[in-house]
Amino acid sequence: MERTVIIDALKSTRLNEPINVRGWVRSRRGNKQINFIALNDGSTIKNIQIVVDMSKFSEEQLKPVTTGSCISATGILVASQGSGQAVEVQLTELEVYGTADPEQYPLQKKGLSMEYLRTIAHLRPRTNTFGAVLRIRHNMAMAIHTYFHQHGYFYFHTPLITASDCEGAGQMFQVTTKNLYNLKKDENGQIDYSDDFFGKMAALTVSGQLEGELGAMALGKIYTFGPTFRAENSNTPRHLAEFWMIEPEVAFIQKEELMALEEDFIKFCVKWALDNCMDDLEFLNQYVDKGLIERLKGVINTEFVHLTYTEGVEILQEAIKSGHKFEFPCQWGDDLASEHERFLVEEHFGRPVIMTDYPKDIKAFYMKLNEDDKTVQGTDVLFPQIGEIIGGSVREENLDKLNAEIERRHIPMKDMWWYLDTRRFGSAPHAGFGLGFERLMLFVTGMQNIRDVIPFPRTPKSAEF
RNA sequence: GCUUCCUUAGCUCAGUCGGUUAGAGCAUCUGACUGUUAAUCAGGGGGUCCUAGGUUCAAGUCCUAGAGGGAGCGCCA
Repeated sequence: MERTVIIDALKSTRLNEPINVRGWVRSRRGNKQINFIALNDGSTIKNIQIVVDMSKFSEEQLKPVTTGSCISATGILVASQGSGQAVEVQLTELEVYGTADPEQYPLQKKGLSMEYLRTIAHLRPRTNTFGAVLRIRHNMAMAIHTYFHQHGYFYFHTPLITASDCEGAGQMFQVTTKNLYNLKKDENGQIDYSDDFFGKMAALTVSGQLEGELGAMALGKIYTFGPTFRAENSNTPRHLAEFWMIEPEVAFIQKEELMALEEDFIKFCVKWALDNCMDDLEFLNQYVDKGLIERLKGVINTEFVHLTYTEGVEILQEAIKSGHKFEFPCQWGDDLASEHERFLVEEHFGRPVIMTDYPKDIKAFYMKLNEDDKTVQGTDVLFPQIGEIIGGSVREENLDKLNAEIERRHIPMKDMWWYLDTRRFGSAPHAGFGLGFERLMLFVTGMQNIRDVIPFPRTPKSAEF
């Protein structure tokens, strides 16, 4: 008989008709007369209840049906006699696909910590929490593609392997086919890459932005959405060595339009979650973060604060004057610490902040210089709890100014001639941003640790599964 | 990378000042129960106290080193 997915079975109005559902057993309980099986197939967080009349089945037949086992259950879909579910399946035929020895199966019906579940990441998608997170993760990916597609952006695939060592966004993972125990060195003791696979040093990308700009200079509006790698030894609940990043790049827009894009985009994604993932959000709201749904609704109904870096520093200095203690100082020109950002977002304004016009020395070389010659047109979105969720900027489109900045910073650009060509041939004002997908996931799910919003996290000292 | 905390049953944790045979809840197993919802009730089994050294008559407990994990910070998305 054809399988019905549980999300459809639970909504079905075809009562008293045969049905077949298949999935993994969450629990079985009962007595000599009657047994109840809670079955989940991942299509929804909700289980379907299989009712077993024990006068028609033997204990022996039910014995392999334990928590974690996989079964196919055929029966009659009926209105439930119990409370807690509208419909249930009265079992007529049982097939066990795979058993799960209860003495060994590591998932229990309750009491599992996130830290423990990380050690069994191959099984944790079967839990309610991770099922919810992973369904939401899929939905967020769809929201992102939908948003950009509807707004005329093209999905632009930037390379994961890059030979430019000055993307500047962080430490890189090297890619090589060379024998690391027997490296050829030149007369200066430097590694000779001429016989390596790419003929030069290569690494995994830390950002698709520079290539993304090439796309925007031809297609007008592009976005990237792919894996990104940082070899930094970052040990926090907000960093991964392998994460997914979304980087739109748009020709012919200026700072105000960029800020509007950032805000509109995030709100679209959050609204998508509220519109499409309510069952999962309600579960997370109940068991993970009591304020989740309220906070999500709050974001789509509030206007983000627009604040320049200089104004932000003034507010922080006022706060210090009136007695607020920070661990780090906060002078104009300093990079803001997490505590400063958190103060502005969580205490001072109580809503998301788009901070702009940073001192040029604390930002990347490609950001557009303001007329004051001191600040650049960065536009970072700061969120409660998670901090910087978006890092964006208007790009410097003037070749001379860009070259001057590259020289001032002594950035080796010999492998980046192609990037400068965008400014040499038909340069255009343009802007874009990068959004960490898992940071968006943290916000939308209310989860506390970024390692729990990606199926198989990679962090320092950890690449299991 | 820095600071700090943690590691005891399958899981979550307690374990007093260093002192008898290391405990609890849940899970699991056995039994009871005619509709359960993290079912309930009764009983049983289950331990490399992270690893390696050290101090001591005696170490889960104190000391040193190492491994793994969490949090805060830095770097960043």
